[in-house]
Amino acid sequence: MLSTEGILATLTENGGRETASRRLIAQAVAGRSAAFTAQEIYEELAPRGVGRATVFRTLNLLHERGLLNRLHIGEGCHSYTLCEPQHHHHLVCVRCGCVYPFGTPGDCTVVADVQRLAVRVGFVVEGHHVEVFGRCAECLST
Amino acid sequence: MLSTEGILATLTENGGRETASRRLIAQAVAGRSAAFTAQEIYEELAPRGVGRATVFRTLNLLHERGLLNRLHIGEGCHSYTLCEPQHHHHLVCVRCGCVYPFGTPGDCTVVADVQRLAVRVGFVVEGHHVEVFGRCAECLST
DNA sequence: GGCCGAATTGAGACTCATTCTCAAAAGAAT
DNA sequence: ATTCTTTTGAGAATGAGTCTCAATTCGGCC
Repeated sequence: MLSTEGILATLTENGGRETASRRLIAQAVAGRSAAFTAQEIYEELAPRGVGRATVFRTLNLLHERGLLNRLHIGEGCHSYTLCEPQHHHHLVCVRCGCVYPFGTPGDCTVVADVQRLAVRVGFVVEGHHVEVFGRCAECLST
Repeated sequence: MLSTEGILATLTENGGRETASRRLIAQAVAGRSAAFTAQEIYEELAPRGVGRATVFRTLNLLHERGLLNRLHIGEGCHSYTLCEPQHHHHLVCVRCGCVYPFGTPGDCTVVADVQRLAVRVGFVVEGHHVEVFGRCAECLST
């Protein structure tokens, strides 16, 4: 599902079109294991004629459809991680950006924890955002 | 500790100086219960001669010292919440920005959950970021 | 294969938050 | 009061992201 084809399939559902630019973006995104920024994708594809706006538009689309997770770690806002669309969180290395998913759908302890408070104050929880950051084994040894 | 004086005390520790602008910013920040942006503080204080750069510098300083939490909810990145410097998380209303803190220091289930995975892959956790968003009772009824 | 309407595109202008620069002003220490 | 350092504000600069719009490209249909 996270292959280039899978990403394209997501883009073309609901009558979307498969275009040359989208194919290139899907490839670029699928070929990354670590977190990446829109800028990086743009720089990689600009020589092949893909415009900045198109990169942002396409990444936003993938984010809306749940294939891309937005991270807020470190200084620069907004890096992305390709991921399965089910609910989960990420352990992200602040140095190399590599990502380990954790947490299983339907068993999110974060929500369970806060639900008591929410009920008490009459708050309706719509969602949450969790990021755990640190250093991966490889970055620790370098 | 979250009074104007407490905020100023934090700013002046380590040889920092207490200035007119910082006093105004401390007051403005202390007087807010909901989340706010740097822009809002700037607009409030610009007529009194506080510069934009100073607002950003001071809010960053308070963030570094742990008195201000950065939120990433909704569209616009970077709103702030004044908070006790101990570890905890926030339940934030996406409509009015009001904030309920939750979680107690030393008992963060988020870390506990992910620690097993971290150990297994040799990852050293440095910190995490949690945000739960939704709608508060008041916003639901309006 | 060629035609058509709709979706998509890229270039570049634009916005807006944030940072930088730097000379002037204001604290603190003496 | 003097001096040294920190802080300041104005405005320029940066940089991510968005918008506009005419030109291009898709994909279905004949």
